[in-house]
Amino acid sequence: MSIKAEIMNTLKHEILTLSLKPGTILSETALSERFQISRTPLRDVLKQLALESYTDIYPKKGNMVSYIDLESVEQITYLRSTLEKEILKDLSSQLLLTGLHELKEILERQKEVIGKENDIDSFLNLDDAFHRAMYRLAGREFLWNLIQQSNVHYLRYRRLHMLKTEKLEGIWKEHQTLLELLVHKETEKIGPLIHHHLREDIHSLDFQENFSEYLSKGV
Amino acid sequence: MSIKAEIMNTLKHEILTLSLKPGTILSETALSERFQISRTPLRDVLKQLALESYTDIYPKKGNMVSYIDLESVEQITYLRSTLEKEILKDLSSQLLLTGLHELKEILERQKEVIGKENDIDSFLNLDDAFHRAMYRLAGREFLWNLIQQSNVHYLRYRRLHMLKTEKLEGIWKEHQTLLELLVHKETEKIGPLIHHHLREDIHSLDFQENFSEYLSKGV
DNA sequence: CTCACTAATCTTGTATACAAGATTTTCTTG
DNA sequence: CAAGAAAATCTTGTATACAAGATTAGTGAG
Repeated sequence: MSIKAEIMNTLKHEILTLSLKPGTILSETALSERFQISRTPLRDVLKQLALESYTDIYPKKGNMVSYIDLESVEQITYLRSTLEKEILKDLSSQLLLTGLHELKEILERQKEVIGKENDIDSFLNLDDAFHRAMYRLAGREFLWNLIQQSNVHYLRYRRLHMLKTEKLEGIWKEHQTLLELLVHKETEKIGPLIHHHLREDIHSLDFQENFSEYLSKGV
Repeated sequence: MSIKAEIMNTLKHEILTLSLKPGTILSETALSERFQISRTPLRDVLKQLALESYTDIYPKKGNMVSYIDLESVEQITYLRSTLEKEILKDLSSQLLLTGLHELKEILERQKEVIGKENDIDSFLNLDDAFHRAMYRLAGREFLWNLIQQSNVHYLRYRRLHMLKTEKLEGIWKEHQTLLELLVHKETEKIGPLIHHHLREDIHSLDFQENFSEYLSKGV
């Protein structure tokens, strides 16, 4: 399984970082030459990529890297906002000291990479690490993993959104505020903050105009 | 694609109705004879079933119908409970008359099949129809479909749970109450009701003892 | 009888030849 | 030159032969 998993991770990474742009054709024969493997295991990989919406399969025509679907982004942020509001409420009444320390440590590392150029990957990874840690500390890592399976569109949207407007500092500060609210158990302020943190700017027309080449035309 | 989709629906139905019991071996060659098709397209189907946790693939050993994982059931009910609480809050401020009529109609049909023997399938389908309609009316059908992709364990748990204890009447009444709270916009009472509706009895040891043969032993 | 080893027979995993639809190119015809 | 038809060449879809690991049956030695 290792070789197929490796190919899949490679392709996922290239799609998520937009190194493979939406609309790019992924030919089975081309990929089989690139990875020096036959078409059969490659088809397994492409099938799974399609199931997770990384690609679309057009029968007898080809496999194409999917365009970013803003409807999916909106739905996922609604889901996460609702869920994380509840998770933080749970955490505020049961968060252990070790957990708090872990979250603080992630925030420290995240602050360090804000200044550096070309390190947006590290920042985004630490952003995920922060949210994931919240899920795990609340006993909800299962749900984090579930969401990841439908996260292609959101992850690409987030990357483009951050490239455009340099708001890394603001995001970091919101994480910081979130932790403070958690410590002081001011649960009533957490909901609105999470909502702003995840769903702000979702309907920005500015974004749609700037990156229309990457976007799904559907609706 | 039609033929493969048909095979997949058949197998999914047999697994969900427990006609294919957890632990049953699904051999590629046996299935290829049954459906009169070669192994290649059948592998596609089995791959997708495994991805949705209907089966587990043990490399070089075989495909096996998955055991019911109660951890998954607990996580999914937490997700649904949280999400539907929010969705009903949204609905209470924007529900149209046509939508209300639709929900009432589903409830009427559901009441009709309560008495009849051997019609638990119809009852469960209408149960899904009711909840799904809520998602759709709130513009969240996308999330309903997302949850369905990870719903095998919950759906089988629900079926067994209802076979054991005849609580169809109670479930129907909760739906009825939900509608009334919605109409009268008593949003503060909806949360606890949804929680009870979806998550009651989740940790019942009675269930685990009665159906241990169907359950995953993990943890 | 029991245990260990071997061989046969399962299983899925991979490579490849061929089928069939979609596209593009080329050539013929006006 | 233009337009349309035909053919070559793409694409994925399917069937099948073979590879390789896992299990099981059987056989022989003690």
